[in-house]
Amino acid sequence: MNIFETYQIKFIDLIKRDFSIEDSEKLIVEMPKNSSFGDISFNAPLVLASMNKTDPIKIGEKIKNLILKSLDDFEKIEVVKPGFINFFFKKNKWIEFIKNVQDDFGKPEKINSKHINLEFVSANPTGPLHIGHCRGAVYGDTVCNLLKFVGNKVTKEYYVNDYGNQITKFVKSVYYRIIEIKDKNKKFPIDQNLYPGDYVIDIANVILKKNKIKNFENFETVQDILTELSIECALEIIKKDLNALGIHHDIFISEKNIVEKQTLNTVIEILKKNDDLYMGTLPKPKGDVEDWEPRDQLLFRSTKYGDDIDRPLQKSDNTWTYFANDMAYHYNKIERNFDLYINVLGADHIGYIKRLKAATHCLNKNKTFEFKISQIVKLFKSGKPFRMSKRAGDYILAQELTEAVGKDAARFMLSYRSSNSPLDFDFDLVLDKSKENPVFYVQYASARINSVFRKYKIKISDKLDTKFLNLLDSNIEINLIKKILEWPKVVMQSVNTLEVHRIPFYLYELSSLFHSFWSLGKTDDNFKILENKNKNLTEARVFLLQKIFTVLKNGMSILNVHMPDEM
RNA sequence: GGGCACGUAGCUCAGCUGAAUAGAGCAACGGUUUUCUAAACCGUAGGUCGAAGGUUUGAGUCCUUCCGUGCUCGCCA
Repeated sequence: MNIFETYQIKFIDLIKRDFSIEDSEKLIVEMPKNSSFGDISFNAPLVLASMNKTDPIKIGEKIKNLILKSLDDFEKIEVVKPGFINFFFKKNKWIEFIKNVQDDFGKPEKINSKHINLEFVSANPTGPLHIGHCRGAVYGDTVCNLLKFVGNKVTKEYYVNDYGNQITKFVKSVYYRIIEIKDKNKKFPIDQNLYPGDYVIDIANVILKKNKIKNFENFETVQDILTELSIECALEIIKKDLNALGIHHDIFISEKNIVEKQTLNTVIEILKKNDDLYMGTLPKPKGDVEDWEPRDQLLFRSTKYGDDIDRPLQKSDNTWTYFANDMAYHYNKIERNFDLYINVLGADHIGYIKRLKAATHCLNKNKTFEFKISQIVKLFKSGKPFRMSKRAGDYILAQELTEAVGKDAARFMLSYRSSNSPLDFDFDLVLDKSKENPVFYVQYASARINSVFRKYKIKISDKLDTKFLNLLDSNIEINLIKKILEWPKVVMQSVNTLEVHRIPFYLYELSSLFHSFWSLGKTDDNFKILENKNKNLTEARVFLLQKIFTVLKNGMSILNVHMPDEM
């Protein structure tokens, strides 16, 4: 039940015989910012007046009369300049609305269920995750929970870049660490092309323990098996980091596997057929490029699909570029036939999106791909920029984050901002147990509600008597009901924009209203929930608390943040 | 130089795809507790929405230009 949507449909239905409506999507029922403009507001006079060049107020009065004839839900209907109709509900309507709040409240009635492919994280399997990855990971996972909540089927996918030069460098690094462990005189070489991190030593030790390779004398002879083992170890580390954040992917797709299946051949055939392939020389980039020389390369005509320049598919030694293999991977995705594809990329891949859009559009015009960026995370401690780990160089590791603040705080705070704005993450604030910490604030609301449930000896699922709900008539109680009824709208907005930060925002607002309500009982005994002479009112208020809790629970389950019974 | 983001209160950010008087939190100042969990609540103050044009009945939101910040820019993945 989404009251805004419900009344939008009702209103449009009532006026469509008397007005010619060209574009019904512009006719919107919304919640006015200012409560003096009513509970819900309809913009039809404004929209229809501009279509028909007539006086919006006259149209408004006509619509008002049409609505009055068939609906008895409103205490007052006002037509106001510049052309809104503002509706004030009768109090019994609020009671009726809150009564209809079900366990799955927020989930739309009409579900257009899709099978969605959601690719996120996809960090190179060459070491542990850092905090930047965490944001994309949490964002992707939360989007998944949201899309599932509204009735979609979602496959969480991780693209494993287990092919190419970076992997070779990584495996060499593991190799030299093994050599170092076996013979302390053979020090790990200082080489910019190797990975120096200590975790490589850990991986080396794990591989030695497995004892699958007997002889390490020659890198080339052990390379294949060592590559397999190293990637396996690196992926284990990544999965462990993700699990600590409550994240589990459904499927891991190997780049190496895509290459071996020669999917790229099919892609090249398609490109040839479309005349999107040619040999050519790219212009010199305008930025600082050292030792640039013109080079004849196999190019993909991506400018045809909105890219800025055409993109090379082959290197000068005729091996394929990463982008070429990535096209093959996306073709593989398309072949698996999902209804919608979502790809969460890190901030350093912003420049890559146009190319991917061009690629996917060229390979299949009927499939929709959405690309979302998860922006960088800036770390602070007590308001000052902060670097946490010397061990990992400039990066803060995922493991350090989850160990320091825990899964719940990490997830809530990383979801709290729009994914394409940089995020300041303050360690002290997240550990703080006060209202300054939004995670805590929402959890505390749930703990308070639970304490009432315990004392009243009910469970959230218990059915209470609803015949006293009309006793809920104070402003704060009506405002709480209104806030609860906003939830389905928050869900739909989040789905439409694939932005999940509104969910923690909303939960904070709802919690705030609840804490206000709770505190009224401190100064005015009439507002106490349990210690109240009117037992019927208590029953009604506990019912309201159940509904608040239902919304908090649904919201927090999308965020995958725990709601404690007690704090 | 090109591309993509971002620029809203002292700080960190929302702003529902164009609507009515621009909203929160923190910080500042003042108040509330013989606790149904004060880990909370109430109040005050704080703004030329980066700048200038444009479209529109209407712009924080759309378009253009400029300024600032970040990421990125042919054989890295």
